[in-house]
Amino acid sequence: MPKPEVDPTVQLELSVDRSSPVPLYFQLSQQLEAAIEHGTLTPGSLLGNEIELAARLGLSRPTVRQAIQSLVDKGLLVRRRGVGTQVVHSQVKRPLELSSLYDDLEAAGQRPATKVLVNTLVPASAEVAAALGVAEDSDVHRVERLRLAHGEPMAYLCNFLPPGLIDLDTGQLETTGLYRLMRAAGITLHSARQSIGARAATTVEAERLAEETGAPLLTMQRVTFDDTGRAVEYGTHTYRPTRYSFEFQLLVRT
Amino acid sequence: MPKPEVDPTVQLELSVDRSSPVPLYFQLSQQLEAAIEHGTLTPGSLLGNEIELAARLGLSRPTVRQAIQSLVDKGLLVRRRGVGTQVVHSQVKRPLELSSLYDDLEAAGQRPATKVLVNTLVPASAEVAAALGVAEDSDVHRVERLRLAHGEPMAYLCNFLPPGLIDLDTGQLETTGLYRLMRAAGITLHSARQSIGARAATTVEAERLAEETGAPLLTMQRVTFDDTGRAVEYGTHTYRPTRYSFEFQLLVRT
DNA sequence: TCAATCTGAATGTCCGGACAATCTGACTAC
DNA sequence: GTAGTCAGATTGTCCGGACATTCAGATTGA
Repeated sequence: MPKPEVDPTVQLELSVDRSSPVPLYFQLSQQLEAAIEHGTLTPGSLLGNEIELAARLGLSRPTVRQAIQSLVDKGLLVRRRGVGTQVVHSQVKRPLELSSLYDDLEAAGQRPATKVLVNTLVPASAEVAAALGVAEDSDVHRVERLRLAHGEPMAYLCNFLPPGLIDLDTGQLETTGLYRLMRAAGITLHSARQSIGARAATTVEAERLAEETGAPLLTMQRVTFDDTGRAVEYGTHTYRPTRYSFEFQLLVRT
Repeated sequence: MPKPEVDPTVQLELSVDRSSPVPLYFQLSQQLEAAIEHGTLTPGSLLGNEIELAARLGLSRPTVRQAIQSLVDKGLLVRRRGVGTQVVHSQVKRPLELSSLYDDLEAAGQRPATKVLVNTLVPASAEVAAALGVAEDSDVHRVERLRLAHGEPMAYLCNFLPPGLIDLDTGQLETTGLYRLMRAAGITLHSARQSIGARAATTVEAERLAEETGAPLLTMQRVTFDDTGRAVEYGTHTYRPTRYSFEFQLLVRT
């Protein structure tokens, strides 16, 4: 049996700027996160007890606790009563944010391209009306886009938005993601309900994505809500599974 | 334009039991959550200010804040400085937990059944060794299961576990989920890295799931870590997309 | 030698207060 | 009537302290 790794407490250079408008707990948590990211705080190492840490920084214990807690919530740290706080070993990257395909592709270094197929107002079908919480047959935006990477079609995106929220400019839609446009329009995205499945491609779908009829497709439906609870977007997407899969990290709810 | 809904502050009957070992903030947050679930606190209604609430309950403001904060983290409440705290409109259910298929099915009222096909020790392949962080060709548990609902095959689950963590009893595997067994064995699940995709069924896969060769399958791979960062499970699952899809709610990271 | 017990250390919970930042709505001035 | 200003309300941040709970390791006893 391997000896139980007793990692040492790490002495870290930390400091806070009291004249800054940035909250003290936030300054501290960012420095700690950077140290973890950077490898200064190695996985398994203890953080040193809160009281001593507070004294060293000239902060109160609640403030230090708030900083630590935010990192615990992110899954970067683990607290053990009677033991201490230590850095988690595993390679936690990001606990699944409400991301856009465009941003994901851009972050992955693939230069994404978008072709807007449709950008118009249509009467809401029963399905769309139910998802967005608007009256049936009332006007909604309908946007159909083809997302390409390296010139190859990767996904077909069909989105519906309630009217009056945002001006949908076709030019802008081709150069950035829908979520970025919505945020820029002052909409605070809050939560989303997603459903991921698979099915065989119809002839029309196959043609759009340069696949064959009957080929497996990855499908995703999503309703997004802002912080007042309004549904602000409903989307039906199909992806080519050979080109795309959903990857994410998730934490256990405590 | 509909008038901007100004929802009233709700007067709620709340109480805490100081003799209980349950933390006060937790008692409060549970009562609030129940009231939201139950509909006593309607979406959009204000919660009443923290100071008055604290006074009414005989608690301090930090304790009340801690209770409220936990519900904000769950996405049930939204705070606005200068305004107050109000209940989110949207139907937030659960922010995607690390769930097991077995529990999901049971919660959905489908009486799940499991058929254990394989339960043995095998030398780790390169892929498995990398995922679990063990030496190649070292012994690992291999469990293959068929998950049925209403007598119909729904998913084929292949899992690998490092040795020494848990006794895998075939009988137990048939009556409950793997995650429940692991938790019962004292393993604290912490996070997981998942990948969801789709592909066409091979002949062998098709036969197992009563599908046809080439039929679309939903696939999921997952590595689960405990709170020390050890990989405790690696799984490769295939689902029948006509019978199963991944549904979850997610919150924007703040 | 092994098991039960004790002790120190660390986090968990809770209190009461203080001041700052921000939003809403009403008031005022033009 | 409209725009700017001001005051009140409410959450955000921070402090310092107190005691409870839990864990790991050392001590003690059989």
